[in-house]
Amino acid sequence: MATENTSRRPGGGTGDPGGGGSGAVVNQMRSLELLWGESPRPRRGPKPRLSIDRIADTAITIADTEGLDALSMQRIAGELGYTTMSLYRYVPGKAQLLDVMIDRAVGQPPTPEAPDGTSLPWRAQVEAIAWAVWRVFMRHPWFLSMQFAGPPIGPNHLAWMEAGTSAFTRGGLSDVEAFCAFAFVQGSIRDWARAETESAAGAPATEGGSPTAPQEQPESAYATALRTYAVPDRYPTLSRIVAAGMFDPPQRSGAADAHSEEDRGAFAGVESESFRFGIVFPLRRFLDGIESYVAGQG
Amino acid sequence: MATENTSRRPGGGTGDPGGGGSGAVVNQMRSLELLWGESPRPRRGPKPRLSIDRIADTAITIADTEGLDALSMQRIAGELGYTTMSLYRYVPGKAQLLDVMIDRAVGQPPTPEAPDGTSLPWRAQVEAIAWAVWRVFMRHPWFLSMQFAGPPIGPNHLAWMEAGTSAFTRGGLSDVEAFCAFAFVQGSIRDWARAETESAAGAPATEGGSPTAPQEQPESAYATALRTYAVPDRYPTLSRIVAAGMFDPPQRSGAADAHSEEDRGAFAGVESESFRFGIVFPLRRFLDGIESYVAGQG
DNA sequence: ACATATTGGTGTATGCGATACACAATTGAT
DNA sequence: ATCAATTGTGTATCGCATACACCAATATGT
Repeated sequence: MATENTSRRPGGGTGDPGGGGSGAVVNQMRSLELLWGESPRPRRGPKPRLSIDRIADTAITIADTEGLDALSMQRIAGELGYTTMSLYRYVPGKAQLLDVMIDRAVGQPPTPEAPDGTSLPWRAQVEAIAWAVWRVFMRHPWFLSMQFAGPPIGPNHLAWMEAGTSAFTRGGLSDVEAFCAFAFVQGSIRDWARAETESAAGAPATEGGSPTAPQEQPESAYATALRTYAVPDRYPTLSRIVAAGMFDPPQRSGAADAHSEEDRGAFAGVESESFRFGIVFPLRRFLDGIESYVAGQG
Repeated sequence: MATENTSRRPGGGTGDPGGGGSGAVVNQMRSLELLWGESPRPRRGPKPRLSIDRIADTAITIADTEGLDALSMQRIAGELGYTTMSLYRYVPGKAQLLDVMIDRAVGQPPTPEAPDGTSLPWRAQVEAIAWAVWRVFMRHPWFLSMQFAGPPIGPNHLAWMEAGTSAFTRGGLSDVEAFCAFAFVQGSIRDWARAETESAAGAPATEGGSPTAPQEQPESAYATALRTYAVPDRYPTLSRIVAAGMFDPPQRSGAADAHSEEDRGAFAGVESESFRFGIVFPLRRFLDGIESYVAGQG
């Protein structure tokens, strides 16, 4: 059951029994209001004892710890010591809560600087942001399973886009080119992170077994499946990759050694082998290509 | 309501009330069996009148047409003229059905060839596959909202990986490098497609309005939100991009004109502006970088 | 041909999750 | 002090995935 997860836009229950068809739009606006902290009108009733932020933070904690499955309105309310329905005084629906969660979870983008305070060269900036993006995804794996770039645009999300795009702008790209370039990088990282997270899951639950077993690090279900089905005659390239150990559990895989001579640049301290070999190599090629493009335009 | 969608791994209901904790693993194996068509043992009971494929195809049609929300076991069964529970004679659960749906929906990758039958240069092959990936996503937008690279690995999924990876291999990359490169490209496309799909949604439902209204093409909720919140002082780059018309409804946006001089290469016939400017530009830079990397290695 | 073990199709029941609705307690504005 | 808006709560509804038990169909062993 650990692998299972439900994702955004639940839509259970009765759902908009009322009049016309603009309910979704209204909720969307409500979501934006929540995200941008509008509607702080002085109230009249009893002082609220909860807040959207507290609810969202609790929800994030649950999602971080136990995944999106465990995230139900009842669960959140229980965690907070309130009734389920009390949450609906602060959030119009679960979907909107998820929107708020996302923006809070991404947080502020880093503002990469060299130790001496000067700003880094653009490539280093891009790499720093890329690494930061990766860390966010790893810290909150749940939102790899939900929408992210949808209409509900929060202040933090925009800040990341701004930071990433402007890093490319400093490399000499036009605004639009830079936007596309950053989207390209971010999308790749996101997808790689998703694959990483999902394949990490699937290890059989350790329930009845000997609890003193020395962490035998079983290969992931992903790896097992690949080893079984990626047969050489139908999938020659893939089978070679599998054989090379690409999908083996971390630490000193064959693939890692092949590249260990490469300079690490901005990723010197990066401890994730997956990131290093899945993202850094293509990213460097991409930045090379950008550089020569800009040079060619000069 | 149209924007809402539920995603993979539903997990509703009672869920594994029985003994140990290995139920998930068993189901996963069952899923792989389904995907790879194992267990065609001659049966004894009455001849099945349904089939996994028929169920999956019906499900795909529903998802394509009405989105993942509308996809319930009851709905599928109703469409087929059977009871809900009859489906469970063919599929262990909804999650497994989704796995099968994915693999059927992606289908076979193209085998790009020049008109004269010779094989294309590697760059053209990569671009052809990239475009094919995009089209698959556009044809089945629902699986942008669900997992995709998870442990359930189907034959078609592997075929795409093989095709994409080997295209890069022909460019001179090592197997592992090629795999990462293709993952990089595929992830970007997937993410861009997701953004595209989601921002395309959000147009107010056309219910009560005048049906003869001349398709006024309202800008997406995404665009509206950006125009509202991407203020120049906090998000200078983004606001410039928005002002440049990047998020305006298709056809002749300012961004498009800026690049219209560029040669189209493998994408000559591509009618999607979004793809052309969001994917093609970064992809070309990426391939440039790969080329110079390979050249530099001699 | 017959008995038997299987398997397909169905009806019913369970439990969960989201959320509408109405009521009670609370408190700022008049 | 009075009133209206607002919070917190209890209850009810609806959709959904799915367990379970039953009957009919059917290939296999006798």
